[in-house]
Amino acid sequence: MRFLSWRKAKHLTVIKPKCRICYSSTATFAAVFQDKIHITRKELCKLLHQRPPKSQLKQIHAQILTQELSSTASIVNSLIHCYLHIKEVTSARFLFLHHPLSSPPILIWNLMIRVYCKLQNSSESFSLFRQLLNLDHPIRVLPDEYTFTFIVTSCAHQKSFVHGKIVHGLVVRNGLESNLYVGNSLINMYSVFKITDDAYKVFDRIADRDVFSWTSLICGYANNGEMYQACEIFYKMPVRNDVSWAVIISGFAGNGRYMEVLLYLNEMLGSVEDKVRPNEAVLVCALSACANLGALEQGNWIHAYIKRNEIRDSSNMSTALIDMYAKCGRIDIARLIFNRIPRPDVHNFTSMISGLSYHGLGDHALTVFNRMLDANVNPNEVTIIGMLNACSHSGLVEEGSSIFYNMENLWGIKPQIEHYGCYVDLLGRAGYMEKALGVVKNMHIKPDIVIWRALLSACRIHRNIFLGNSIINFIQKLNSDGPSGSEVLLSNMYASLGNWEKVSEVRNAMGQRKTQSDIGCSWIEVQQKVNLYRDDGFFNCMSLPVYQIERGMEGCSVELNLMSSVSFSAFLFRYAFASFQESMDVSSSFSLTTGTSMPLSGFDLPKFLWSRTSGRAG
DNA sequence: ATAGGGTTAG
Repeated sequence: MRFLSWRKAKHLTVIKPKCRICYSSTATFAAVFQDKIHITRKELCKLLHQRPPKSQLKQIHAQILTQELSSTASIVNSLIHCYLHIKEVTSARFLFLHHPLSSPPILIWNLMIRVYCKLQNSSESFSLFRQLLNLDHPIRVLPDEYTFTFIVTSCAHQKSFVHGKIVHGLVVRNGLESNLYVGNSLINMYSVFKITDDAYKVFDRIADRDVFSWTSLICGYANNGEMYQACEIFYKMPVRNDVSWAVIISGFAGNGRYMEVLLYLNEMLGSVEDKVRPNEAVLVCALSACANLGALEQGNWIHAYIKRNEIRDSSNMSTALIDMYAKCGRIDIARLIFNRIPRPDVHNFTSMISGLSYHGLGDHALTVFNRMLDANVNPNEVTIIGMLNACSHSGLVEEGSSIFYNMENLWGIKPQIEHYGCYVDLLGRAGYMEKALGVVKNMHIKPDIVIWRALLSACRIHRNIFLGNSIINFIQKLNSDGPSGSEVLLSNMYASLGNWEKVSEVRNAMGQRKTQSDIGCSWIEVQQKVNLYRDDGFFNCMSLPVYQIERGMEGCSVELNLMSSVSFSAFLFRYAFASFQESMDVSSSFSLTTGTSMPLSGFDLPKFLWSRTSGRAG
């Protein structure tokens, strides 16, 4: 065996491995073909064990071929490992297919199944799994806990309940259900399926649960909208990490309970648990909560927190910041943030465009949209919705129409029901009633209530009582026994057309059926007081620094001094889920701690009414 | 000869 000097080798690809192949610190290992350098099998193994980068791996592979080592199982196994490490799945798959053993060991099967699982290519991992199960004596290899972990995860990705049930059966038959990893993936799978009972059953059978088991279960409850159970588990779990916090917080965000998002963020900030600091996911959720609550002050605070803690400003983060500032009325700051992004991506552009559209700045939105196209960034379906809304609110009919009619051929976006809704709204607002009706008639999807509402509201604006009436008749036929939401709409439509007899007719019918619907509410801050208005006439008022939460129905009233975030949160938790229990004496349930300030100044959280207040009528 | 490899959120 000979080695090249550094000078001689420089035309070749140079490898400086850290293993013992380096006979001197600058020793060179060069391409096999040119110089016929021979290295021993042991050395090859060591090199492979380092998971070399692509170019070097190819050289080593060539060396293996020339030395006819490609029939040595352990070498091929290592090679597959290396190719998967650099994400060259096709090469790995080739080696797997031509494996020297009639069946590769289970580890290699697992590696192959795992890579397809990671790539979200469930059909490939299923197909490999099927092949594995079909192996016969004497080459039979049995799936182990690793195999099942990946396959269960693939079922979750595929959202295939049937596969999931079959695989679960196999897991049980192999006695692996109580295995921590398999169990955790099963909990996750049922969480994705939103079958929380089954998730809990698996959770119950795991003896030594870890933070993943608990977190997966919380995730399942949150996905299924069962925030009460999610909170219960969250408080019960012995150790929480930042992911657990992220799950519960994003759970609240996903269920539209933005007040609790901020409360839990606040509690997280005060947490003494190790390494529990708000991460990007949590902060993005919190910003979105601020956006939805119109909580500019809290949003500002979070922005400052991000800067102060030098949290990497990712694309998601700047998108969330732009959205928050735009929805909280500070389109100027939103633009400032947007303009500072060196290479905005589609999400950044979209939040900027949507923001401009809420502010009625259609022509600015159009400028940003053109800038986006110039930068070769393709819009997505949300961008188009933003643009259609922008055009709609600024009367840019031609521009909007051109975007609507070209979205499919220019950017491959098939118009969805939302796009039709926006476009009909655009035409209707501008007074092109016949055109709007024509679009609805020629839709390739069945028009939904939103579309009819857009048309009706156009009828109202342009006082087209004839068309309005025919649409109302049509809706009535559509929803003879439909959900109550359309009845509310219907009565509003009659009201907007001034047909009060019909209004009372619909309202009476609703009353008899005991319609349950979300109560709308809005609030406004006047002189340090938050005033809440609810559709059902319930009026609520909070003043600072003593927060008073009134529940008109029970007549129970609670005064809260500035208490620690933890007890405040616990209070809200209990209060929220006591759900109108008559016997509950809130003020005595908690010893209120006074004087403990919020962990960080400027975070005047209880200023905002808690979103549960706008929940369902009891 | 033997180990090797994995799960959760956004």
